[in-house]
Amino acid sequence: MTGAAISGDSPRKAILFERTRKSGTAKSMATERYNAREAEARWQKVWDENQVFVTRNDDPQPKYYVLEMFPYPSGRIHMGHVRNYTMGDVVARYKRARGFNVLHPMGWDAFGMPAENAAMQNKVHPKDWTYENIATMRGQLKIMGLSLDWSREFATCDPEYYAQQQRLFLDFLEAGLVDRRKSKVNWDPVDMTVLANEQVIDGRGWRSGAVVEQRELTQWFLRITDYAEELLEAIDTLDRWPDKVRLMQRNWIGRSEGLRVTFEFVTPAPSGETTLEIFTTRPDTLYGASFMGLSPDHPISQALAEKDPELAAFIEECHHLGTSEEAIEKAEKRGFDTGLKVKHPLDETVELPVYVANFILMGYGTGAIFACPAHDQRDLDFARKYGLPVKPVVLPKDADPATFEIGDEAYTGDGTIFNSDFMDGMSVPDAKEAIAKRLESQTVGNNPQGVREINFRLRDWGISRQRYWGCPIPVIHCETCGTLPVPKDSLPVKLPDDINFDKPGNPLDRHPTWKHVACPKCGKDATRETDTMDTFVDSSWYFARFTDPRNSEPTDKEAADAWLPVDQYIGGIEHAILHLLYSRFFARAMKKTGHLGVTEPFKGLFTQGMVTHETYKGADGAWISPAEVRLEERDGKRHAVLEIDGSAVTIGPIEKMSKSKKNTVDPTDIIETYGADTARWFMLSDSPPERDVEWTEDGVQGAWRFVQRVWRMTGEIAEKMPVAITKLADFGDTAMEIRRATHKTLKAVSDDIEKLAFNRAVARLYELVNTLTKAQQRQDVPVDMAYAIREGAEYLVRMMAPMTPHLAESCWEALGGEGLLSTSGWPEVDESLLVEDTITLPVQVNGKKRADVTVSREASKEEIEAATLSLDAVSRLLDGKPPRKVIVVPARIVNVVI
RNA sequence: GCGGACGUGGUGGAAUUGGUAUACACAGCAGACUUAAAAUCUGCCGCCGAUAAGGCAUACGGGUUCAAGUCCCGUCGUCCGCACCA
Repeated sequence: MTGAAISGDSPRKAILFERTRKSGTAKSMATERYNAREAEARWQKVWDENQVFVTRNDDPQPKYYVLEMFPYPSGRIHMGHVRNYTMGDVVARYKRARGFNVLHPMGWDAFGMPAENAAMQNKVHPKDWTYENIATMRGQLKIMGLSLDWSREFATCDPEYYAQQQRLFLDFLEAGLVDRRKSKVNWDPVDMTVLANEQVIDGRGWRSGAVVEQRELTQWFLRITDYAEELLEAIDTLDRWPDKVRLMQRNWIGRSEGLRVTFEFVTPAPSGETTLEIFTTRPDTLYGASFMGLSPDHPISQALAEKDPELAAFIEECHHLGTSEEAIEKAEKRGFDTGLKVKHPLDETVELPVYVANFILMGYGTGAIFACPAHDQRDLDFARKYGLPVKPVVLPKDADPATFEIGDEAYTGDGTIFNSDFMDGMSVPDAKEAIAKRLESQTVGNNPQGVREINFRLRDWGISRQRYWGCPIPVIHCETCGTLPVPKDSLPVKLPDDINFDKPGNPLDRHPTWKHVACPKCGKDATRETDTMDTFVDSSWYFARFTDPRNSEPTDKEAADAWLPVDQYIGGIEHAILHLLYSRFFARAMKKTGHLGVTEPFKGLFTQGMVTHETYKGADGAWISPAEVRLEERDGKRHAVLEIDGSAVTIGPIEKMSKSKKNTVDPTDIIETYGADTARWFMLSDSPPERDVEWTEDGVQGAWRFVQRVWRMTGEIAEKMPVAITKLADFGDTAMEIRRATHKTLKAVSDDIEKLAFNRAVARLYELVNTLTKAQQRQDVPVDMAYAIREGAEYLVRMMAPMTPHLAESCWEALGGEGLLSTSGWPEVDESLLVEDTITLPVQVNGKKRADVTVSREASKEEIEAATLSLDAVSRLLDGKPPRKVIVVPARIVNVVI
């Protein structure tokens, strides 16, 4: 490494240059600085040459599959990747040391829009852009020293991968898991493309600025709703998933039990209907019904709008409302009185007006409701606005039926039914049952008026994307024979390379030849499906592909069943719902089609927090990156100035690292400056892994100092206690204490890693280093202590190996350890060292700690009590009187109550 | 609006799940070494109090318990998710 390369732009690098240069002049190994750059490259080469991390499927040891969510090849890795992959690597290395055959693969989630955006902006082919990014990022991951089996690497845009995905699609099609139907999309008329919700900003396309239209397109769907019940129930079995994620999935699937009720129109609707079907989860409140609500997209609303321009205008307005729940809940509830009326199913004399209302979704239930304002907030808001009656029918406990009234808040709690004829006095669940029975026995026409129904909010998964850079849907459209699957022996349907993005629209659709193909059935001219698949499809089965990535079938079922489920999956919380739910669905679909034997893909799930950083703004309000800022401390306050001219910089809030706020730190810079182990160590320190971690320069330097400290201490121990000393029969108290500290640390660190509590493991390792440093600094070290210190150092290094693998190998080498640490086992705890002859218990008097009492390990409660009462501090407070009570919690605490 | 999570020193956090609150680290202060700085090492570091004794402290107010950061009720605040879920 030359000076020019490291003395570059930042002062931090200049400091390192100093450090590096000094290390060359140091004399003994004990004072020489650890040269991370040299050591890390060296160990990575050794691991690579010895194929240490290549996993064999026929290895007889018990399996352990650890997987981190694979990255999108955006161009460069970011700190979030560093955190994610460090955690996974710790688990992988730890489990390997514990004797497991570990599968720890890496690949690329390589299809998707950014490649097409780059193609449009920079005239670069999506394929070239993607594979170049992959090459860059692979190099970046490699310098992190991850114990990955690179021989299993693939990208989802490899034809070998998406060919198998097309096979899966065809198998799903045969198995009845695929549908083709019309669905609404956001259409950008200028870019001639479908927009994702996030690409629609204020009703306009993000790129073109054109007003977005709602368009109906025929799209492909995977029938995930077939599995709604099962996906919901099986959440209970995922006991190694965070509760938060399980709850989010439950809410997303959204099962609700209710009643479908048929209401009769007083006079038929203009479109001819004589009845209106609604779905309700609160049939118990039917006597509180005040009006009916129709979705603007309901067929009756649409039919009425054709003859009523005012209603048409209202519906049009509803379509401009945002579609997010949050936006609409906060929006004003509005409606349009159709003039139609329906009869109350339980009292023919009551007629209810029918409104088209902006808060009713066509996609849920029947797209129509009955409204009970007293017990639903939205209905209440609506009723108050349009002056509709509010009649309470559920009486809260202890409320007086004569005076109970609804104000501005609907009552949605439990209670007793009243004002409800035959249901009066019933509980809410009993009333639901009673009314279901009643309406089931009543008929409208020849059908029961009420039918019990279970509804899900989960919708089928639309996978059609009108884009180039995705997996082609292997289907052919023939005018004569209809829609046909591509014969399996002619797979894959490969993406053509000769495309351009000069014109708007899907390049596949306007390609001169690609879509033209002979019908596989009749042989006449036909066309290929030009839609490609949602990229969530790609990531819904990659974990299975890793188990045998070069197989000519989607999976080798035996290999997949042996490896799956993934024992520990680690990734961001942002995938809590879609990716994880789709993958769970895919596992079931693959099981049905014979590609897998397991139903749940991920046994253990861990969602890590984000990496955050302070934000900085210059005088002109523009964001400034941390690399351009120098931090100073004046008058006890932190100040920031611009590096180049010293001008003042405002320190802003700590936020998730993002390009838009420029508060990112490049992992490659950090690794070049401090080494991968320092970056890894810092990522594991301090913050619990599920929480956000703030990246700070001080923190990194602290980690760097620790790396140096461990190196220095190990070197000194290696020098002073060079040879392995034969184990002694007897140890003095001091040596015993060191040994106890070592073995206690080992036990604790093992437990912590098992629980992914890396920050706690780090704290324990700090403690052990503190203990060992103090011990080895003594002038003359007796032989029993020398043994204890060496043992401590060796154990320390081996415990650190999963976290800082290069440093650990270097220290192991310095200590004269045999072989590679990366292939060594985990050290053994000497349990006998964990039990001590005497224990010291805290003594409380009336719940406040006043003293300690030291007793023998076998002491009985009575003995402990006696020892406690004879303590000066206790007897003084007792003042000769007997205690009211003495509570002895074995191995915990003594509490004397006076 | 609905649903969820969280609240501990100047800062990140720990607390064996009801049993010594503040481990460990960062920052800060003082000292040693040095011509000096960096690095390194030693000590201090929740608040009040005098350096003591002692008291008070886990957002706030109650409660349960021999014992509460941990459990229960209420209040306040922060963060996250959301597809109008009838």
